[in-house]
Amino acid sequence: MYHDHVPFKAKGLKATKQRHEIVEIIAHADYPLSAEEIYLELVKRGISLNLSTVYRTIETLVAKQVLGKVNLDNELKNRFELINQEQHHHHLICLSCNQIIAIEHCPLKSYENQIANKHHFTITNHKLDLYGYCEKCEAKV
Amino acid sequence: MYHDHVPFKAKGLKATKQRHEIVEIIAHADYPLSAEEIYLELVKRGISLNLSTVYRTIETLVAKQVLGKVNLDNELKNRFELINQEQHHHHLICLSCNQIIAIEHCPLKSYENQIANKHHFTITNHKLDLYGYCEKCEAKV
DNA sequence: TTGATTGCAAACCATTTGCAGAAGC
DNA sequence: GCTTCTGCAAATGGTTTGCAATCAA
Repeated sequence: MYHDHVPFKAKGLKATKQRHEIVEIIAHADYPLSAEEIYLELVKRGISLNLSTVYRTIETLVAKQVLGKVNLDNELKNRFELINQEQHHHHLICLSCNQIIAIEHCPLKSYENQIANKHHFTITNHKLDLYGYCEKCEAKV
Repeated sequence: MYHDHVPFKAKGLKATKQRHEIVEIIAHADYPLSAEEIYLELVKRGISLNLSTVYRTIETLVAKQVLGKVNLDNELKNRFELINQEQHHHHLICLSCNQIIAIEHCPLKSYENQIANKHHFTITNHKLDLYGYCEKCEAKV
């Protein structure tokens, strides 16, 4: 019935209609979404569910490492994207049109180790976001 | 009377007592502060001013590039730090005790160029935050 | 059947705003 | 004196929570 983006049961979660729908939306977006955006998209599709369910689902799925939080500047705060099989990546953000592009290659492995040693930290993850202007917006200025 | 952290007049701003005090607090903190923390520190020092003044001052100073906004993943509120003469840096955050350490060295110059070329972007800045556990917190687990 | 999940409404918290008075230049 | 800035109190917007009903297993 639903494309199986997330093995809910294997994660100890009940497979509810709401969870499937929410994951469905996030899985098909080509950039990270906010709770509000997810909710509005659900409404647009005629699916009735509560905003707090969206928040609770997001929270649960972040805890289960199904979703990752993306916290950008501008109005682009608190957005979420599927982690699933895709690898770790970074974001390139246009400060004019706010488009968000995922960048696959990460150059920070050895830097992480270096910092970990120097500061006696166990580093579990990092966030790198690059800000600037895309070709189109740059041309407009 | 006040150590001159910021040339208010040169920025087209009135040099008020409140602004001096707020900048004073931020300048002497060794990690980025939230509006609430700035306010509480002012109260502790016996300086009376309003929370909304803190917010308005921060907003003004961010617009004037005097302060930089730091938006971390593990909390909802915003934090701020002086930009002035210090160089670009990154943050190392302990997810257990929430301490924030500034890291001076930035390894991303050539990576930035590489991404700029590949995606036809003009990159103006970037944010890198490393998350993990400090020695003490790691030991507790 | 039973515990997890949801809907709803109310609560919460960080931040913003309107307005009148105070202060800088 | 004129304009900016501040204090106060109220409003806002995003997110969280308590509780009773509903649903998946």
